Amino acid sequence: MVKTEFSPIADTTRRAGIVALLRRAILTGQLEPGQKLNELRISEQMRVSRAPLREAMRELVQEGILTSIPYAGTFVINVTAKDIDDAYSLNKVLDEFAIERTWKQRDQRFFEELDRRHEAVKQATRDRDTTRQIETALQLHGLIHEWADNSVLLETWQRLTSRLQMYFALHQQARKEAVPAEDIHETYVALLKGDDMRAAQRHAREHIDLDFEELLAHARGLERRPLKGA
Amino acid sequence: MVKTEFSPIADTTRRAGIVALLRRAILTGQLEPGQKLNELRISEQMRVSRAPLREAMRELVQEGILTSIPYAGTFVINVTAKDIDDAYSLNKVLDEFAIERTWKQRDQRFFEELDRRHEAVKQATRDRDTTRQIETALQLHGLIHEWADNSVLLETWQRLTSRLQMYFALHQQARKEAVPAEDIHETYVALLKGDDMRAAQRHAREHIDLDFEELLAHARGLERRPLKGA
DNA sequence: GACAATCAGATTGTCGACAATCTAACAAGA
DNA sequence: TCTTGTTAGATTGTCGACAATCTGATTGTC
Repeated sequence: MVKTEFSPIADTTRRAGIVALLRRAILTGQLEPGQKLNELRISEQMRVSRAPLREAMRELVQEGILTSIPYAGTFVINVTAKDIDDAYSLNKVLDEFAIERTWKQRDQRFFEELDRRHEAVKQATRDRDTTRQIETALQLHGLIHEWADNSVLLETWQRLTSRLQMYFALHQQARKEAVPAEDIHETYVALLKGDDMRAAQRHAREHIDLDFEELLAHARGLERRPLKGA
Repeated sequence: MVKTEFSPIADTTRRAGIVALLRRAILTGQLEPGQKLNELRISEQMRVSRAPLREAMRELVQEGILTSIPYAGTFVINVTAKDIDDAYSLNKVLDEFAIERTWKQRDQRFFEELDRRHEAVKQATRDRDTTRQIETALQLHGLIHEWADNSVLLETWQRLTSRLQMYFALHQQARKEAVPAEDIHETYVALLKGDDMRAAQRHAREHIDLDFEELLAHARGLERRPLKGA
């Protein structure tokens, strides 16, 4: 008998679809930080009622990429330099922890997945598709968190990721040019395959440092940027 | 002129009130793990419509203490021994990070707040109010995370806290007796006031160890406990 | 001119009713 | 007996309308 594989069913509820749509719009920078989300307008554009839209927005508020003020509105969060710095320093700690937890459990499947994700980054880089490049790079980094077999860690990292992706998108959009074309993940992948855990941890720290330094500098320049009104 | 103190305004929106009510019910163990939340029944009991109730539930789902299955229902999360273990090990990492970040910023206000919260724990212990004892102990531990001046860390810790509180409540409810009466936080507080950061970090690890070991043992005993139906 | 009161418009919060889906029980057929 | 189809009841998901609140513009008063 042939083993058949099924792809997951498309979103079962409108709410889930809306969440996915909104999240994507926010993370790709389509919706700008500080921008207000008008419920009526969005619900009309999406051809849904406000009920599932509002529920979707509540989810994204808890996810940390929207913020809500009663009777005033729901807004895309504003990204301050401090936010980036906070996320960045916590991310270092989490990465170190994830590598430690993952280390013993690395197996063939892990290495294969590592290569697959690395390849995806390289493909996006070749295509000059910066949005996808950000997505894939974060997925590559996420592997150690998925593999660490700690649900709370994974959840936490995913929350962080949302923000990081937002920051990167904002950053990239602002300079209007591609992220460095040369692949900076080569060493990272190699170390994850190697035998020196400490070295891998150290590199994760420094590598992320590089990505962030530039980002931070840019973010500080944007500080106190005026909001987009409704 | 007399300095007047105002109590916080009652929740501006029904949704917020519902969230607070539900959260409390869950964290105190009033709603058991695995239990299904019937929207119609709850909305009637609270005298509100299902709309704000559903929005509140979405928030708690994202907060991680409820879980939702489309068209099936929303349930209080089930607490497995592994969940506790995961939360516990991540908490160690976060505590260490928080202490490091807080250390340089300790000042008079910090020490005062530390004493205040410590006193609250002792008071709850004297009163044999176990629920409050859990609450205050977690608030004591939360101080370093609040002081670390890292919003993402604080947010993460608060999410962890919800679960820990649930675990503790479950644990405490099951044994039907008070948490150890003698105060185990004395050393912790003293070390946070001292000069040896490493020692404080080490103690945080081991102290939490103590709290958790017992909890873990108990949780493993509950594994695969049957769910409560609707 | 400065300030408070008032009001209209827009937007968010809440409600009750209807539609879609699930579950469990039962019947029909191989 | 096992499987499949059907159905009724309960529950969740969605909708359109109404109520509460905010914003700002306007008016009136000093």
